Amino acid sequence: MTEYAGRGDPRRTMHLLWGRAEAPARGPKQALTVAEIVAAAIEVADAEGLRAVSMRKVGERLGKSAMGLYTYVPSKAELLDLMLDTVLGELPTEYPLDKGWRAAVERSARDGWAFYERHPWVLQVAGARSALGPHEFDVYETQLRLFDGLGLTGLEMARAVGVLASFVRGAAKAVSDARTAEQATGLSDDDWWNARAPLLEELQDATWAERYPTIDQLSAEQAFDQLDRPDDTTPYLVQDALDTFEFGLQRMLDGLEAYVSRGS
Amino acid sequence: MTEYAGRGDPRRTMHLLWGRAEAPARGPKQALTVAEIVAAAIEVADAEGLRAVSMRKVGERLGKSAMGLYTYVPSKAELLDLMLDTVLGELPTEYPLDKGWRAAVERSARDGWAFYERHPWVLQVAGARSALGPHEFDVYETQLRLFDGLGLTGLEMARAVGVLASFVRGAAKAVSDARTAEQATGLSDDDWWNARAPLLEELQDATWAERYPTIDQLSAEQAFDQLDRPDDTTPYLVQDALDTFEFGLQRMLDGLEAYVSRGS
DNA sequence: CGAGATAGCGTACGGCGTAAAGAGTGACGA
DNA sequence: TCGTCACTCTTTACGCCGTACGCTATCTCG
Repeated sequence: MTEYAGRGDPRRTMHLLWGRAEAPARGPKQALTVAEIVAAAIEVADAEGLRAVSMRKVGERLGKSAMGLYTYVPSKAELLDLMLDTVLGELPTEYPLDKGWRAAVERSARDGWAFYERHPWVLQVAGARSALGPHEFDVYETQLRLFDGLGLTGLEMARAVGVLASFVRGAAKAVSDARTAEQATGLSDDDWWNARAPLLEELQDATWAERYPTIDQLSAEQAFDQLDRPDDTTPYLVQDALDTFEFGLQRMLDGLEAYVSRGS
Repeated sequence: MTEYAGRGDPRRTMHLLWGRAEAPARGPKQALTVAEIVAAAIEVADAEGLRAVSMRKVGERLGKSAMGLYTYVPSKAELLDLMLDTVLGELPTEYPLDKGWRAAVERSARDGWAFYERHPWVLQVAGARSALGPHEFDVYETQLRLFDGLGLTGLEMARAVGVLASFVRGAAKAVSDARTAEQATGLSDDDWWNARAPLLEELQDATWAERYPTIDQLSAEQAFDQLDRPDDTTPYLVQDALDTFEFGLQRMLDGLEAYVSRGS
């Protein structure tokens, strides 16, 4: 399920995000830092998924109890905000525009894609109501800049960025779901399909071809078996989602290019 | 977090999905039907989100205990599969093609959009490894048919459908997140923003305009305040995501149209 | 050298999915 | 007609989760 963040005191969260938090003057030494906690949480999320990120588990990784973390972080929601902004810092903030904006945008979309591959749990954190951390602004700034100077209005630039983000996120989610399914269920795509294919055939009575003529025809043409899997280890569904991303990215860029040149 | 389904016995699940399950010969009368349970679960999900769908809650709604449901449904994962295929049955299976494929595809994308608005919890169920229920095939068949006879190969048809599904899902998720945020946090977009805007201004020191020149400029141009909100009750972020969907859909259709006419 | 602030822990509460065991129900074979 | 036994449904229990609360140990400042 999707996690929502930002329920705590906005000021405190903001100070944590922008590194403005100051250490208390009195009391025992702090054994941890917020950065360490965030790093540990990210490690858990990368390795075992967002589900596995529990206060008990993150604490354990740092030799502390669950409640010990609450000294540094107001709640799990804030920890999520911090995790998100931290990993966003991995994304490039510069793209060469000498080969044209389309090449740069394509590059940035692919980087976004790779980012989601590294940190698929990000796709499970709600996108709206962002935490407004520094790296998030970096990313937005970088993407907006790709569409600067093309004759688009500010709003159009924002739309273009939003649309691409939406598409990359949607496509990455498809791959992430496919990849995680193998891991979560312990069943490969092939095994999963082999368990169901015979059951589907059982159902294919007289009404089948009538109800699903196009699927039936494509299936007869073996359209669904023509996937080019250069790397045999890539699961079927993952490769499929990957190809869909590639195809869709080009169509989306074609559409944006037409829109841009129409304006000029 | 995302839910995964299909972990149980495939045969049993398949029979449940396709209505092939038969009542037992002996024992007490069954007080419920699978359909009733699924309907109750969908009601809960629509009203309170996927999080609220617990076996205890669904059981309670039917005057039964949580464990009572296990007579009808092998596990919660299967219940999710059934919920999903059931609501997919709401989608139209016919689109008039007399105004061209583009109009029909646009129509179908909008119907998908409206579907996610009605049942936002669907966006939290993993898309890969579908349950292979009858209505899912209906939907796929219907969408494939929109691209039939345009000179595309079977694989290209599947790609086109996949890309659109990915985009609609991604965009719908953005709106759903925005909408749910209000409800989950009890804070309107305006209140949320008003709590953070002054904090952001505090941070805007000398380095701000240097680090975020494009954002700074667009913000100065009031590019982010030009949202056309005909219905004042629509929250800011929702309207923004909605406009992004509209813009992106047209760009995506432009791209697909160019691809289709290129082939012919 | 206190006083007082802070760090970090143990315990507890109400939620979750579901395994296991047992009580009640109703159709069939003898 | 009456067990027998498949079946329904409940109760209890287990180990997870986030976090409120209260406690002690530790440190700095006056």
